[in-house]
Order: sequence, then C-alpha cells, then structure tokens
Amino acid sequence: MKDKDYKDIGKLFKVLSDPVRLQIIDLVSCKEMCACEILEYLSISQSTLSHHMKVLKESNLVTSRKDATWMYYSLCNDVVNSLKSRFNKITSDTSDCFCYTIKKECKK
Amino acid sequence: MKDKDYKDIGKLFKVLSDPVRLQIIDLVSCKEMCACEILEYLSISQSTLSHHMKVLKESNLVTSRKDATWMYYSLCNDVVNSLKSRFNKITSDTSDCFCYTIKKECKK
DNA sequence: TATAAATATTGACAATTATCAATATTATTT
DNA sequence: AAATAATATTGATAATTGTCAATATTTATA
Repeated sequence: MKDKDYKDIGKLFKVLSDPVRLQIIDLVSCKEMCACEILEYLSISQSTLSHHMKVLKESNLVTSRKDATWMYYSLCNDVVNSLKSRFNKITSDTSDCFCYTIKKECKK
Repeated sequence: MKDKDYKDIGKLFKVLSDPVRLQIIDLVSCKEMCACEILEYLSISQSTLSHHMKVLKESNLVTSRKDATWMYYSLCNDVVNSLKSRFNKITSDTSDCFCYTIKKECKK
C-alpha cells in the first residue's frame, strides 16, 4: 500500500474527528437539510457552521444543492461506504489488505 | 444522543487521522509486533514511533505486552468493532440511531 | 559491574485548526 | 431600489499536534 492511501483515509478521519461534524453527519444522514435547520440543533455560530460545511463538502462526505438562498446538504453514502470498506481492510488480518506482503506471510 | 458520545467517537477518529498510525494499525492487525519490527516499515524516528504507540494505547485501539526489553503491540478488535458499529449508526437513516427524534420523524 | 539494546520521556518548534465577530455576498420580497 | 434572510468569507486567537534530537529508563548479557 502506498503512503498516499493512508494519507487519503487519514484526511477523511480527520474530518470525522470533530464532534460537531459528527453530529452534522448524523443529522443529514436522515434527510437533506438546509444550513439554517442544521444550525438549530447545534450550539455554534453561523460562521462556524459554514466552516464545518465547507470542510465536509471538500472531503466529499457531504454534497450540497442550492435552492434560492438556501443550501441543502445531504450525506454522500458512496464516500462513507468506501471509507468503511478501506478501514475494514486496514483492520483485517486477511491477505486482501494493504500490508499485503506482511499479512500474506502472517497467514502461513 | 449526548455531546459526550460524539466527542468519544471523534477522539477515536482523531487517533485514526494520522497516516502513520493507520499504517501501524494495518501492521499490527495481522499479528503482534514489537516496536522495533514496526519501526522497520516506517520512515520515522524511534521517539516518534513511541509517541504514536502511546496515543494508540491511550485510545485503547491497541494493547501492549511487555517481554524483557520488547514491547509487543496488537490491535484491540473489540474497540475497533465498537467504533465501526457506532459510526454505522451515525451514518444510517434508521430510527435506531443517535439523532433519534429527528430520524424517527424522517421515517414518517 | 559495565555495556548494549529496546523503549520511553522531555523540550522545542512549525503547522494546523476550531472558534467567533465582523463583514461580504446572494437571492427574495416589499 | 431598499430591506431582509440565508449563507460565505475574512481576520484574529488560543489550543493542539507531529516531528526530531537529546536524554532517561529498563532489561539482558558479557
């Protein structure tokens, strides 16, 4: 496995390392929500929410759709599932994983 | 769901947000490894590895066993599986999740 | 006891980031 | 055109962190 792979996965986990963003993901995993609705559930300023939404969008964990003055956000399940799959490989002891040579050896 | 839950999960993801630690987890998911063996696969100093192992241990993602001058590390699958389970709940749209009220409403 | 090997700790530094207030932008409504 | 509402951006700050060199600690061995 390449360093780049660990970096990519690490970047997604970094996005997920903030409790506010985790709660946002929990919210938008149900349905599309506009920023002002999300904000009602949180105890942060509007600018802070906007920052978090930008981070979530840049990671592709969340997608957005604009409607008039509203921005609607929803969870991107493809990216989430891909991350889960890659994390499963990292934490598994099968040879179908990233540290291929080592784990193949281990299976003997 | 309580803020504390998001914080706890966030802390684990923060530990997983470093590419070096992800590679270490990949390594020890196969078999118990001593620090000096892990170090062979990485391009970091010994003190940096020691720091990362401390972080991993404190998160309980990794456990350690001392044998003479060697410290052997292995992945704690219970903690990993628990994290996966909780992340599944956050990212699912079922009512069996953390934002219970909202998601129940959504299901109607 | 002295040396060597494995690991841990300390101290320092550069880089990143979560947060807010203030301001800007965009789109709707009056 | 002016006012309002929703969202984004800017600038600043406090806090965290990954890294290394140097040093300390622990254990085995000569």
